[in-house]
Amino acid sequence: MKFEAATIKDIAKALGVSTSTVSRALRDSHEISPETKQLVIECAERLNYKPNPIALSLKEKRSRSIGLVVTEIANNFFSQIINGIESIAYDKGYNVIITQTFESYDREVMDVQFLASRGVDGLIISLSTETHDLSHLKALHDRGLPIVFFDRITDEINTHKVIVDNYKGSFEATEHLLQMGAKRIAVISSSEFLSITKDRVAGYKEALKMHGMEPTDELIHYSYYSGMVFSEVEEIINKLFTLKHKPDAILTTSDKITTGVLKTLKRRGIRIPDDVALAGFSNTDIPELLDPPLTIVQQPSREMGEAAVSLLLQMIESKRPIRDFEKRMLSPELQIRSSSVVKKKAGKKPSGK
Amino acid sequence: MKFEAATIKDIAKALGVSTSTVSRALRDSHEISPETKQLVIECAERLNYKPNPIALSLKEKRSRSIGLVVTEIANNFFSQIINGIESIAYDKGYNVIITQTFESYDREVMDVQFLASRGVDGLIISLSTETHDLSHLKALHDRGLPIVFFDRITDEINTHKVIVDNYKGSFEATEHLLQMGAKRIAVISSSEFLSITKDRVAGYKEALKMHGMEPTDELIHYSYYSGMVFSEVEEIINKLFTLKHKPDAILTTSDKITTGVLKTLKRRGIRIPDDVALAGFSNTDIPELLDPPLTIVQQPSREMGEAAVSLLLQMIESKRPIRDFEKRMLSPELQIRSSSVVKKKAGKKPSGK
DNA sequence: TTTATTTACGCAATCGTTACCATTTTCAAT
DNA sequence: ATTGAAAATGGTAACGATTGCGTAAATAAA
Repeated sequence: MKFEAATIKDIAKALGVSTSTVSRALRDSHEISPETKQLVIECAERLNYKPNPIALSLKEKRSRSIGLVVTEIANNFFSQIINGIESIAYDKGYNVIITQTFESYDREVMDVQFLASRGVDGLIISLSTETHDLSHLKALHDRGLPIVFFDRITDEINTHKVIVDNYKGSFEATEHLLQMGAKRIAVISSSEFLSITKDRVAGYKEALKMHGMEPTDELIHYSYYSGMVFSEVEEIINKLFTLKHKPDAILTTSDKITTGVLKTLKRRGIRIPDDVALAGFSNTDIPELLDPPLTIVQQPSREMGEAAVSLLLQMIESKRPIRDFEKRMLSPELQIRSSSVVKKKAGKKPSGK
Repeated sequence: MKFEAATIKDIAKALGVSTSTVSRALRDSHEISPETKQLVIECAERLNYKPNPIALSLKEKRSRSIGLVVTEIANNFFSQIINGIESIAYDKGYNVIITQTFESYDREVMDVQFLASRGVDGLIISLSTETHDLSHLKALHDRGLPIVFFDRITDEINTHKVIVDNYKGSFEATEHLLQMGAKRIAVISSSEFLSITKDRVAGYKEALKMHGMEPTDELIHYSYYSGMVFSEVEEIINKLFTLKHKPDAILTTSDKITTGVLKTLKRRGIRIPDDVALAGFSNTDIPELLDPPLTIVQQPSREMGEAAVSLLLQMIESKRPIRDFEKRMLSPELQIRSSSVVKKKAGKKPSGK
């Protein structure tokens, strides 16, 4: 019952010609007569011939597939990125093999090695929080494998990169909180080793300074696993709220941290924004349905995905090695909702202290 | 600079033996002397030899990859399913090629064809809402391609299937709403052509009947695109709330519909649960952070994914064609939160009418 | 010592496709 | 009529790995 897919040989046999002729006819070579071409094409259609991509991969040493390494698919930011990547890759006839690190360095190394051994033509990757050693990627990069970094990037490898303007995103969010009257803004960020963390915390600090405030370490916290481990967030909140001078606003710099903080604050009965204002990086699709509606810095994730594949495909399909690499920076969008909009407390508590 | 990955030939050349010897040594064949084996293995390690999976695919006519067709990655239910699938597939050395239909029949056909041409060893699929004609899958199934359906399944193809007990899920949710005092429960479901819709609406109807109520068509609505098109949901809510007898509770049967309804109700200033109680199928990871905290029927999506791959791999790796197919049914979990818990209105409005 | 059996390896085909290098046929130019 | 070039097609190696078959050498049995 199970019949195999038709091959070029079947066509050749059916028509009494050689496989070379069939191959050339299908690729519309000039050295095949129009009549033969016609015959071959008809026969191919009749047998429902589809070229075998695996054989092609072997021959051409390219798989028309690209590898993707993300933290976790079940995360809006990344699933939207994937959407952007897939849509373009699909159009160009590439497929995407998605792998997840769950913030583990070991997983990342395994993923990258797996993708390499699968013969992907290129790699799109956002680094795990545990990744300090980049040799697994450097090796591939040195061999000429096209790589594009996004979101969590590195300076150690010179190639295309796609990020949002993290500095601007948290600068604007911080400034917004200040305008709402916040005097002590805490920031809860991902691991301090991540590129995004550095930029986002820098934006936060700079906004404070611009408004005549000095950043203080007791208000700056890092969640090593970017909020994936809930207890990390809980502990940070605990610390913040046993401080002598408690924060009156919190800036969170990743999706999981943002929802984690929201969850913790609600559990502890801390009112938002009355007790603390809250603004955070997030790509949730329902910020307005949360309680309270959440002020978020939203990343153009789909566009980031699109940019990343476009750059990658450009590298893959370029004849000559690329020397000039681009760091493409997209703009995040600050969406203001009530979690950060403090009702004017008409002189009730003049300044906090 | 760009050096190619080591092949079996390189090892053979380096050692002055034939490729067959190398191949057999690496596969630990008994007809290779221990000394030679040792030599080969060492050399392989030294050259960092990795077998080329593409060549293997061509030879063995299997790709060690499986195809997955979902509605949309950026949907918690599906991304959790993917997590379940990936985790097991990865362990067994398979990779997963994910495609999305966005509820379009044409996309589904393209996806399936694409996966087939990529030589996947098996297929895991949840049907699109537009899919009435199954010939694209029947053809593959007839050729012997292992297929597992999940979530949106069909009776027309006899193979393994993985679903939740949809009937039970909506039965229990409906019963819960009744117990909370609801007298007119509306249901907003996906396209009536989907298997899940039939079961979920049936559970709803049966619960009503069990409690002495007759289901009425004016309270039963279908969103053809399962809430992906927001206006569909808006219109249904409009219809429901221009009814003479308005509903006092709403049961929604898919993630996007649930959030869509919540959004619409909030926009219209309809209070939950005071004006209408709300309960719905959803796999959001933050039901308790919504306003109001949402009563949901949660599907064990990760487990569903795990079950689906396990069944698929079992089919793929089975020597003999499988005759006995399983419909594995997992239990959904009703999580009660305040969106459905109506405060006792002490005699205020005795019965609504 | 001769034959039989085992051991350890090499050769070549195979998977589906392409590409280089023939070879044959056609037709024009001499 | 002879040669030359162009046009159309065929043969075959190659991509990387596996595997059935053949065979030389080593060992055992007669």
